[in-house]
Amino acid sequence: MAYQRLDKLDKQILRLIAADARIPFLEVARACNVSGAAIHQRIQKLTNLGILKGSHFVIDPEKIGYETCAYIGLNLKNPEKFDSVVEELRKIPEVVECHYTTGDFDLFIKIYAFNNHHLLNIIHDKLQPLGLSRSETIISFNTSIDRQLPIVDIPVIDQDDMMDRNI
Amino acid sequence: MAYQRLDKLDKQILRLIAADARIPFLEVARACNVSGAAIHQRIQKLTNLGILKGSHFVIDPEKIGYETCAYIGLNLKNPEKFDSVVEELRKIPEVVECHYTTGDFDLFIKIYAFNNHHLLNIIHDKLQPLGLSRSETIISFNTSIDRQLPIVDIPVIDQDDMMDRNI
DNA sequence: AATGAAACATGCTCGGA
DNA sequence: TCCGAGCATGTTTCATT
Repeated sequence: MAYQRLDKLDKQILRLIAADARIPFLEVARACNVSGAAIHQRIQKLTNLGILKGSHFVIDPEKIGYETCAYIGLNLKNPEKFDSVVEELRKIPEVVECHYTTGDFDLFIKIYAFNNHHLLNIIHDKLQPLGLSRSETIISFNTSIDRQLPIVDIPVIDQDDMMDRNI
Repeated sequence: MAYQRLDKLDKQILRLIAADARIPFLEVARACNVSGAAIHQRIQKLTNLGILKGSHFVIDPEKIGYETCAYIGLNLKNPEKFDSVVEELRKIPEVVECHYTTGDFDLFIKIYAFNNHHLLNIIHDKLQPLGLSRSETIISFNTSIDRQLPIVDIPVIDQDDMMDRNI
């Protein structure tokens, strides 16, 4: 099993803090009927396990001027240069995601730009020089869903299970 | 101008809290050389303007069992049913993003699944019944970049500008 | 729109169970 | 692993500039 098993308390904590990173741990504690120290310890544990990887405030891209969001599939002239291309992509701040994918593309990236003109500049000035044989751009007109991983649906270890199996 | 102009202090605050939602506002205050109350007021203002939209803890998908991440382009048999399809997609927790896009697809979604088998089940049992004429799945083997919007690069109003223009 | 102070709440640590 | 208590720290409000 590649992933860590979580119990009900872990899950409840994750659900609460994933939805609101600023929630006081004492409030989480009250919601879970445990002490603040327990929440503190659990969050420490989840962080040490690498399950929790920091926290972010969510900023509305449009409100700060990023009016264009696009996905771009990339094919490389020299696919063996994959790693160095990813390093170059990392230097382009507008590139917020990069995936190594199955299917038609070598790489698949997500980009935010101020507008379509800015997007074209990025593609022409920064992406093309990386040695692309082809690229395909999908522009998002509208993001109608944007949310987090489902926490509710992940399997849990519950107390009865553990007792049944003498864990 | 569709977006809100930010000054240097707004930008610095956004940069700090975007990177770490749990950072004490007093620490932000010290980094910005202003009082804690000022940070409190600014964050209130940024929230009221809709620039800040809450905060999230970041959870590593793989560590909680989501080993498959995929993007799927969808074409609808009845494109006029767009809105109701989006509502149905919203009910599928594994769908974390949904975009209305240019190009070949009517909709473009991002999905997390436990594994490829689970992904196929979702496509077959939940997506196909929505009335798809076609779909194209891009599976991400590996996410090599996943980060936030560039805050550094957004334009600022600075004090001299404002004085020059008698704002 | 920023400040400092005050009142209140939370974060963190440690000893003990 | 959890609890409770203690102290350090942070949050929020308010009168003032």
